[in-house]
Amino acid sequence: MPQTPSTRWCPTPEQLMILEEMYRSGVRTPNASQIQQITAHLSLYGRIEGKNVFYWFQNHKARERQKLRRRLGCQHQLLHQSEGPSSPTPPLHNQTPPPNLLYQGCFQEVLTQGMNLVGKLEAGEGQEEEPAASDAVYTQPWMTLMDGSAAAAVPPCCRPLKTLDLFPTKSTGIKDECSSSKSSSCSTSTN
Amino acid sequence: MPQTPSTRWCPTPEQLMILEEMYRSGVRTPNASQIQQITAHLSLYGRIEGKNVFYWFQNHKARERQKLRRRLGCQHQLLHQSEGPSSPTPPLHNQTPPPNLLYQGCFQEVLTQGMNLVGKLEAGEGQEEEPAASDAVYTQPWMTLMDGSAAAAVPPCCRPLKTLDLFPTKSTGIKDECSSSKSSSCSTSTN
DNA sequence: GCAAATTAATGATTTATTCAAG
DNA sequence: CTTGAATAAATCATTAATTTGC
Repeated sequence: MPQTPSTRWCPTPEQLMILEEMYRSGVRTPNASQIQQITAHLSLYGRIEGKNVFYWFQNHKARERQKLRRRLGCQHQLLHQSEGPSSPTPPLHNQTPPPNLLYQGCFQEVLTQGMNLVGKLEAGEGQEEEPAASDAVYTQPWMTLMDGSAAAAVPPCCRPLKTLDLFPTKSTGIKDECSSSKSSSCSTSTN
Repeated sequence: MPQTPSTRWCPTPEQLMILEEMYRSGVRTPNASQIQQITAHLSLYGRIEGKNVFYWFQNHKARERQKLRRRLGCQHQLLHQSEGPSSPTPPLHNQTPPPNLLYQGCFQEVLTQGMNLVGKLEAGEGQEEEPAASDAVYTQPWMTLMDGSAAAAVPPCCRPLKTLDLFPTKSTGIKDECSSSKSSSCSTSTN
């Protein structure tokens, strides 16, 4: 069954190489457009999904920072990001979209996509407002289905239009919510 | 501009009421299916997107906990939850998918969707494997575009098939170092 | 030599913190 | 000040390496 023998994504060496290449190029949190392109590209080398790409970047970045932190011990320096060719350390930790994303000549499309952010940052003219709900970096489980934005991009011929008239708008209310397991000082990282 | 997309989502009273009702019903982190239905339903009351629904639930839950925590000060009790009728507080903080999601008869669809998780957990028969990439709770900016899974669910007539043949696949040959940065230095597993 | 158990690596989720808009 | 939105951190779960017993 070459379909989905694993519940988890197993990156191929090529995919990994490309991802690392992009990471080294400065890509850390690609947008929806970026991810789409990256996924499309990596799909040629094996099974992969957008979430995999995003997760990879998240984990990789976090891991790198963690590694560096461990390396420095308790230096707790600013060490925001010390691998990019020349990152002037954004004054605001507000994210500061890639101020210098044109590292290489490769990944033109992806990097170009990121340019709009920069333009919005330094330009500030034209339409600084009105994100048009295009590159809003969501973070949830809708990609599987279809959101309003996505639906808008899909012709009506494909819209099943599920007229679900359920939803009683009433009930008792159970609730759950139970975690807060970090009360203790020491963590049980015994895994 | 009849759109007035105001950068931010402004929940209408009806939407808010329904959301709170659902939250009280025990819904805290709806799946993609859940969110789709909720969004579809709330869309009738005003502009809303899936991400709004998810974010609302996230914020609401977090806010509730924060509020409670603030209320108790440093009591750091277990304060699991104080609104639901009776939640047995799962022994494992492992998340424990809704073991008792059939709170009421309302939200049948949504709650039914969540059932599959429980079934997979306790049943384990039939096809325990093969998640089919249906309710994978991703968390990223693809809903705007379209993922492999989503694409598969969309008829070919709607697929623009963007044959982006960019991506050089090869560039300056950065090299493939993989993530083996654990050199031979000592003090690696300081834990 | 191979297989089962253990450890390490890493992909996937959830939670907490924070920023910005109203 | 309230609250939606976004990111980073922490954590869980599964796969791959490595080791040990047969």
